[in-house]
Amino acid sequence: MLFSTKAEYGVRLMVELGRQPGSQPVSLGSVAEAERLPLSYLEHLVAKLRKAGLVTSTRGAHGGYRLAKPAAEITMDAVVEALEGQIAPMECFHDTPEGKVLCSHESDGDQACSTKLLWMRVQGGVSKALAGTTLAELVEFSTKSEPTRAAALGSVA
Amino acid sequence: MLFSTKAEYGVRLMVELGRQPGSQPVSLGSVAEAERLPLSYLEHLVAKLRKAGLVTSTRGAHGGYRLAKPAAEITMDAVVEALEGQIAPMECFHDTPEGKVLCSHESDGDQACSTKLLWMRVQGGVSKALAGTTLAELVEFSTKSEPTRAAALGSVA
DNA sequence: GCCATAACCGACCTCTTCAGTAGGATTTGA
DNA sequence: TCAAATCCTACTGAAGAGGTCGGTTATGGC
Repeated sequence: MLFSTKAEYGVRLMVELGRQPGSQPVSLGSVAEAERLPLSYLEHLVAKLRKAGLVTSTRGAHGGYRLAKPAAEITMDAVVEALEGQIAPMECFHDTPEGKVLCSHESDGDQACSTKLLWMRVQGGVSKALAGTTLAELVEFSTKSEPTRAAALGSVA
Repeated sequence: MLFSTKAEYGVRLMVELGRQPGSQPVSLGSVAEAERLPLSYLEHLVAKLRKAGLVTSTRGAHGGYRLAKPAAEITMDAVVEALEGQIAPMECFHDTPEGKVLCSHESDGDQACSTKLLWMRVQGGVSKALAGTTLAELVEFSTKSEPTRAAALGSVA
């Protein structure tokens, strides 16, 4: 598997928040019930999302979470990265300060890294998919009727 | 990380085999030395590649491994899948007999799977990158000079 | 026929991550 | 003051990663 349930649960949580219309916060308990996910595990995940600045929280009674930005401005690369950590195809890929990607195998001597071309392409494909999908899209997709969804998926494959 | 070192080591092993010109088999020991990888671990990986029909082996003295097909006919989706298992973004994705992809969360009731659109796009991006890269490309890439490699990578990003 | 060299096979081991659980502390509206 | 909520830390069982080790089988060369 490329990703763990952290990404799965976390994205579902975000969609659930995005579904709510008003500005009042929604409690984790209600999200856990709606998605049938363990509340205490969701607490860990939402903490990551909060630290990444994707959701805001209000404590105390009638508190809960809401999106920190409009759903249309939240791209899934930020969400998945907050939940899963750095998205790189391979351990040897590091983020340099300039935002580029290096392969640590290249430093040792004359040998070229024979896998770099491959992982760069994979990285590009994943990044494009994640950065090109907004939370608003997922919210809209999940509320549509089945035939409409099937049509949307057809254009992907 | 999207993939483990199984994919990394395995791909390097395949490239090493692809580099050899002749039809005589190359021993795992020489590959391990060239790539500085543990021989006994490579044995496990090459077993997966052999079972997937990507390499053939000859036993005994002066034995070893060679590619089962020309490098240009080996695409990296087969290699990575042999090493890492089914490439799916998420646990809930299954391969159906028709070769399609289903989300197991959809079966339970009325609720649409809010993450399906996202994972389909990710899946598509990864598949495209893996299936669109041949072993021959990696072999050629790894033997070129540094400026040529940089130019090739530039067109990816 | 022996022997070095290889592929093959399975068991084991340590470490880290995953997927939670548990228990509490803190904040806040009613 | 109470209940409802976030917040925080620690713990746990299971699984996988990344090997290691020992032994078995096959084969070419002397």
